[in-house]
Amino acid sequence: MTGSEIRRSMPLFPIGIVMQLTELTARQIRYYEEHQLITPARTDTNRRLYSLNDIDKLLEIKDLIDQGVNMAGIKQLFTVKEKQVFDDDLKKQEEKVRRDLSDEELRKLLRKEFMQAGRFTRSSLRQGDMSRFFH
Amino acid sequence: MTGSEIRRSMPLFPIGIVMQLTELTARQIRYYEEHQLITPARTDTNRRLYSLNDIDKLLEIKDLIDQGVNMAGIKQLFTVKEKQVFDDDLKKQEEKVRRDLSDEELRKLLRKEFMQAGRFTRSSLRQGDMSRFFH
DNA sequence: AATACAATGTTATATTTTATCACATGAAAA
DNA sequence: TTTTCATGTGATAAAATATAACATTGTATT
Repeated sequence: MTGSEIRRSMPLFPIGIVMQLTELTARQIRYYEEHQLITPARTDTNRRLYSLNDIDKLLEIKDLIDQGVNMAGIKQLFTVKEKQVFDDDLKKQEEKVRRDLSDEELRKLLRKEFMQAGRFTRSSLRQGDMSRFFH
Repeated sequence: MTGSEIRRSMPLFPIGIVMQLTELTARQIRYYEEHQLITPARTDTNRRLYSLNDIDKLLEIKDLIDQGVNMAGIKQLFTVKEKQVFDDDLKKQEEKVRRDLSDEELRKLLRKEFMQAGRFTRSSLRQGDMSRFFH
């Protein structure tokens, strides 16, 4: 998990602030929670605490409600979106693997060139200077 | 003012959250306010609301207090730091002016080149295409 | 049209949080 | 040793929140 993801999921805002930020009533916010669209954290004295992610979700909910989508529809949309980011993460992983592989190839090439160059400029470079390319 | 500056100065956090975020007691936080180190906003019902900037300041205060600096010292430090960012802003302004000036010169050069090019590739460009460089 | 349901409003009560003020305290400075 | 500084503690009032029950409104469905 990245730093910004941690920050965005940190429970910070009491419901009053969330009301202002989203222009939703407390009743609405709790209702959406009832329908499991959000799951705010709780303080040890049972007050709800919302994260930036929660607020984003609430704003999305508001938008979708305005467009006539009901709770069930929104829930579905959220789950497919979840799957979406999951797939994106997978893609990123794969991409990273590809990148690492071509790095590996790059290293081979560099090693070759280095050997070539050695023939002409013998001892102009100390081995250590380029050793970070090889392992 | 930039968007992030606006966000960082938006009053969002009630004192309870700030206590947790800074590990200061409410008494301390209000005390620092008494000494004008911070000036949190108030709701229309008189509750304090702190911004991200306020929280940064409180963390700095905490640090300085730990190092033995007193209220007066911290106040001084804050005012010189304020002057510092002010000066930095001035520098940025000047830099911008310089940039704008060289843009002006760039335009002159482009006009010249454009005239030159016209001799060879007459009518290959419509006037409108580069008119945005001239005004 | 009548009914049902979904989304939200309203009201009531209990608990928690915050504000303000006054007084206390320990450590450091004068 | 007095002051002063930074903070703690306690009391009281006001505000915010949680939960639950009931009311209202708009839309679909029959």
